[in-house]
Amino acid sequence: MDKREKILNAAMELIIRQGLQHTPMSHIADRAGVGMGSVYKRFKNKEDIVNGIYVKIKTEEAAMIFVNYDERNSVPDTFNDIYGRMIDYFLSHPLKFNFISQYAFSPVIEKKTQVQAMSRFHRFDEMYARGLEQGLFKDLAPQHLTYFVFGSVCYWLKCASELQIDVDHKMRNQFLKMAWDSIKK
Amino acid sequence: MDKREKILNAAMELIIRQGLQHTPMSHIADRAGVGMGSVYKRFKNKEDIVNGIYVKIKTEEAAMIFVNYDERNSVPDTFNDIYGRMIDYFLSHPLKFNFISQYAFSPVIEKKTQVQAMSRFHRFDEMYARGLEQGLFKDLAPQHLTYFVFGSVCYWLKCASELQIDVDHKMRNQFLKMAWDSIKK
DNA sequence: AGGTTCAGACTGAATATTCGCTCAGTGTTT
DNA sequence: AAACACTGAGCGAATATTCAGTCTGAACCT
Repeated sequence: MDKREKILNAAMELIIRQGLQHTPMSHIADRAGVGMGSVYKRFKNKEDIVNGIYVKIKTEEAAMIFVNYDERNSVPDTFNDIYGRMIDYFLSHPLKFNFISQYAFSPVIEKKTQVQAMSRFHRFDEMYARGLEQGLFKDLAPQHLTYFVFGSVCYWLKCASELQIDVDHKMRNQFLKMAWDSIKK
Repeated sequence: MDKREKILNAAMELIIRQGLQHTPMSHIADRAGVGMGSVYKRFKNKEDIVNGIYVKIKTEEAAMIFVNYDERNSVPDTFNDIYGRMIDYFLSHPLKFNFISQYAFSPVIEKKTQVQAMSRFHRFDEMYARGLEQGLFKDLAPQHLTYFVFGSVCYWLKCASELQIDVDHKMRNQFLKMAWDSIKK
């Protein structure tokens, strides 16, 4: 595997498990099976690694949830498909979900990183713009709808994971209905 | 002002602005106008301060949003009152809002702290339980409803603050409607 | 084929820095 | 004058970062 990838994976695991402060660069290098120098060859510093992990996960997430995206599909179908996939992605990658929850609002994540990550999700805007045109949604900027629903997903999943509730298919659909009901006109 | 308060306030400002790692205890002491010893007299260590800030904000928030709480009021009225106040609280205390967003999912916050903070919000459970009895809400555990709506509020406000959108009364009410629509049967 | 060179990647011990925390000395209250 | 609270310089552990030396393998001789 690519060394950059190895470093990012090693760092993610350690940082999630022990926290940023308790994860020395030397441990990251060890676990990635490379020397310290190789880490600093690829990353400016520790925070640069965190930003790298953030972008990597967000890119993977976007690829996963939009895999089936087709503007010709109806808005409701698209909505269910996208958010259903998002739930599935987070449920099947708990470490990554944890990482995103923890760092989404952290000052460690630079503006530039945030913008870069967001750019992968432009299809949300397309879908919401289309839905608004068709009079399906309440009158709010697409971005607000994006955040509102995303926030619901995150906290709801966090709740489920903390209470160790296993999210079955029925629950998943019930949630999708809640999300839809919240923004539909 | 009480020294403990001074320390908590100073720490909150600095930690929000610079991040936990880049906020030495000495700066906290300086800004609070006290010596290091006084800090360590009151707090076991740095993480203890973070936990202290968390509880302080959550306590204040709970006091604010339930100030008018009365079980004899209708569920919809209670819902609007509580969440309306929550929005107002966060809007008028942006630093505190920031802090909570950043540390809600952080491992620095101990389980004990989380439980202690949550206990101030038991009235949510009461309200949701009552609403469920009356057949107003979708069939989910009260805790799920709490998290779902809270997540919506947080992310939506975060969006507004990042895009520097000023939330007027109309928008506030529109949001309340979204939150209600999401969980109503 | 075997030898030589060498650029660039890699390593990890050594260095430099940062910061959490202590405690001897000072100030304040009763 | 005893009891108590407070201060902040300094200790030392943790760890971020550097860089001198090593390794690798491709290119080029002989």
